[in-house]
Amino acid sequence: MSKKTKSFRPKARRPKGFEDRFGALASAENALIAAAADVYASHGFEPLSTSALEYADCLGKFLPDDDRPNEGVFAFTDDDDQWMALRYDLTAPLARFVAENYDPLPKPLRRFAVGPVWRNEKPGPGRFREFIQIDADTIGAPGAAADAEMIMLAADVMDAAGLARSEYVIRVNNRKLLDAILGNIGVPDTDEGALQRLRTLRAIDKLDRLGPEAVARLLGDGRKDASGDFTKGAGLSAQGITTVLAYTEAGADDLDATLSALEPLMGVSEKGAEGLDELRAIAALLQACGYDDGRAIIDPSIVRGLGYYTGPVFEADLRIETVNEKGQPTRFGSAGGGGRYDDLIARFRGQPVPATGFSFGVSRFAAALHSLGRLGTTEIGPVVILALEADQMARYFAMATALRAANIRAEVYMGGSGMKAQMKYADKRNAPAVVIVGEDERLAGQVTVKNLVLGQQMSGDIKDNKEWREGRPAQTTGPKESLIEMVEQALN
RNA sequence: GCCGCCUUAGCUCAGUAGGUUAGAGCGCCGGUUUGUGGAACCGGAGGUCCUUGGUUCGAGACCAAGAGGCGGUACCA
Repeated sequence: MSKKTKSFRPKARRPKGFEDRFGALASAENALIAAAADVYASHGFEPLSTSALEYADCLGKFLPDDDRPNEGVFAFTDDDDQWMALRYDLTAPLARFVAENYDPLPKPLRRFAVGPVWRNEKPGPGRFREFIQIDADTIGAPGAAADAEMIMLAADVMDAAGLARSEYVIRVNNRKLLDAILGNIGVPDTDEGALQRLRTLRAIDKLDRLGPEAVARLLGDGRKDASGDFTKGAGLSAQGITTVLAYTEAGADDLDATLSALEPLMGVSEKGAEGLDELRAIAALLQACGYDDGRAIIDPSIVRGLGYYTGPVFEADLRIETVNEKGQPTRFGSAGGGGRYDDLIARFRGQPVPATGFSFGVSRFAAALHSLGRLGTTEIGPVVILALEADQMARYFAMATALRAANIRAEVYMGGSGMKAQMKYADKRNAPAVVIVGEDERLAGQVTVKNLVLGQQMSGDIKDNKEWREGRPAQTTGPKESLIEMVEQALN
């Protein structure tokens, strides 16, 4: 015979940064999505689904911070040599959709979208290369009311996700304030100035992680981190650094107090006054609707790293510390963020279209909740109907159908193994009960229901092996007509 | 990308000063129990010690390079 050739066997491995979510985690994620979608739909937002792939120029061209164009996206060319890219968020496809279908769409357009997005970046805790976002955006609404609504929606979603009001906060700021301050301290309105502004944003974004001293270096000449790597700074003057840091520290828990603290920092800047007016309008609405109870605060240290925001920006943060499996504190980053981006659609249409939105990182949020132990790690499985006689499958199926009709999750064992293995299977599935109908029960017109939860409790007291096997604890036998009552009793 | 740490069974790890047939716990499979999961006892399977090259009579252990993982940092739409 021919030589035995070793068949190629690939190693089963999951790509880095891509997560498998099974059972309880997947259910929890679905529940989060459903809760958020429900909030958005109840506010009148319409669902929009778009494709995972977009032409790369539709995604990439409107990235203002293009000191690194196209890096971070998964892209390839199709048969027509067109560059395709997996979407990295849901906002860029929305801009494309709106620009493509502008005329017939209602304005303002209120839409929400859910789906996976992909980023080719180094993964970490709560950072994935594929993750699910759920977004709500209002397109064509210039006023601060639309921004205020986004903030309240974000809070509503956090509520719907089951968080207590003390456990999260929506931080609000306005890009125009920092622009005003940078103008006041002499950052010019040139390309070089734009780079300084971008570096300043990124530096402030690191405040919570690195602290004011490191951020001061990043605002100045630059910073060398513990590993010896050097990051070039924004090149602000010493006076400028002091001013910027003072600005980031002007936040207080009370909306009005923060606003009054910010006022003197704006000087005579027109842009600063504009930004403050917008924040005042937002604050007034938040107060009127009762969201000023600590759920929403103005925090000047929130800037969002993204360059395209033009006005109000917001971020949803967990206030509870998360830990990993080893009990070490873990930083998950924000659960969501958003803001006003009046120039994004202008890339396609040539004229500005006011827009504001909020994006909720479902996967990261689910991971954080999981690490908090908030997601059920043990999901209750279905009632398992043992398949003891191969020629009685129709009978087992009928019992399963009857249980389902009574709103009880049920399945028939589909494997080919014996009773012991079937019991182990039910145990591994975390089944609350099994239904046992073998030849004995069938001939007697009876069914046996075993309560696995109770059985496990009782097993703690059973020492004797005989008693263990023959006692048949936690199970009852009765007429087959009372199957449903017997199962229901076992479930309670 | 840069820096550091790590890589031995499915998982968590031990492996003494380089010295025969590489170990433990948990898990998995089987038996005690051909109709009973979870306790207990008994037994079993499972390893190219990440890869390649080098040093050595001899390498899981020492050296070098590479790959992969983790962490920090950068970037992050």
